[in-house]
Amino acid sequence: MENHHHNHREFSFLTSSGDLLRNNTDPPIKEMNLFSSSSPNNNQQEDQDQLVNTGLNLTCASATKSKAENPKNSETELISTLQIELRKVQEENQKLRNVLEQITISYSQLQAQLSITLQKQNHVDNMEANHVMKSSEQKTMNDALVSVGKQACPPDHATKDVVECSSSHSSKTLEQDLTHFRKARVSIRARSEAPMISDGCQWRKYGQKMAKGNPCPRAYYRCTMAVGCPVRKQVQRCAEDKTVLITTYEGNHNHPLPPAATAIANTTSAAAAMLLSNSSTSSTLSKESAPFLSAFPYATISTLSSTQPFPTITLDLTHGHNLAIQHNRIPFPLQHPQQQLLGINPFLFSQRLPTMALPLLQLGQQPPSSMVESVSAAISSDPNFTAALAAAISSIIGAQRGGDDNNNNASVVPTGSPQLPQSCTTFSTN
DNA sequence: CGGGTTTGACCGGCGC
DNA sequence: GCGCCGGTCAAACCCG
Repeated sequence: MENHHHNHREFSFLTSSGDLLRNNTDPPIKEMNLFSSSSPNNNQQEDQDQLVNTGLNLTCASATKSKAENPKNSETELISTLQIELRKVQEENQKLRNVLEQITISYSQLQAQLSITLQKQNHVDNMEANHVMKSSEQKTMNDALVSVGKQACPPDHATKDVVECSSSHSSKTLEQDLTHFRKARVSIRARSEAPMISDGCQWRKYGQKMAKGNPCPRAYYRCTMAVGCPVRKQVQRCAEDKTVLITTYEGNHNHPLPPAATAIANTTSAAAAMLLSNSSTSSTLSKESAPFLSAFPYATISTLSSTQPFPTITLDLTHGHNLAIQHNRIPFPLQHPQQQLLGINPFLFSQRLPTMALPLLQLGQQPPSSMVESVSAAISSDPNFTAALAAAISSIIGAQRGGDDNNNNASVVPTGSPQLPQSCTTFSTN
């Protein structure tokens, strides 16, 4: 509408601090037509301010200066200057993305350590009150714990803590905890016609079995994004409803993840950690004992049983369509003002634009990233829902922009690509 | 030819 | 000890 020479459309979301974050991956020429002849000057200046205001005090001083001091400069020169500035901002953004990715990974690892530490503390309290272990038993059990810890945990994390504190609690219980931590599972139920939901990771199938009580085979996958990554997943259709795909994740990644996969990885590790930290003190989990579950109304938990030997948290997303309707009911406090304004569930956007919303979720507050991943699975599993979401976004774009063209459908929804910038909040349509 | 999938064999835990 | 079952291995196979 503003410029008939390009059909590239975009809109942006404000961060919680009101700063405008921009896409740093699109070619600069696609970012915005700053100097359209049809745009009033005041709008031009506003656009410039938005373009470079990343919240990092990065300004576009040279461009503004050149425009003020050399009003006769051609548009080409000015655009070229702005592009240079924009590239600087993009480089800065890229650096921040890298830092954020490392922080995210570290967060997951720390959460795992925290879970074990909390369990240790519980055992310490119990042991101090009830039991004093004989020194000979301690020696034997310490040796066992070292062995168990080496198997169950990364050598640079949990094992050290286990060894240091093992003299003060029951090795058998702790061994069980460690094993359960490694074996804790996050199961996702979602409707999908596809054989496997897309979660951003690379998987290699290593087996398939017929499971008892289910006519559908169970497929086994392992992560192949890094050598020795312990993460596995099982994919199986529900026996009662074959439109429901059950994906069960186990383990924590030992390598950096693309942004598109970060939500899943954080969810599995965080959910497992929270699940186990609760299961250490209660045999039966509930949404009262696991507060993070209350944030996701469809999450259910199954604990130790004969059919499921490991603690498993199940996120039932077969009611996924309701999420689009109940977006204001999800009791998660961090909903972006602009998204509230637009009536958009941030979790929905975190699926197709994971790099956009995840920073808000991960860095803003205690991250119930299970919801991010859960909704991600729901959306990715349901093409109809994706199409509906695409239509909603398209209508929003049309309303915001005055509807310069109406030929957008599901294709307007960008896929959760690793190329999307971590701090970007820009939609682009072609 | 390299990487992924298929599929039967194998292993270990568990209940009887 | 035996059988069942879930999970994994690895050779054969497939495919681009």
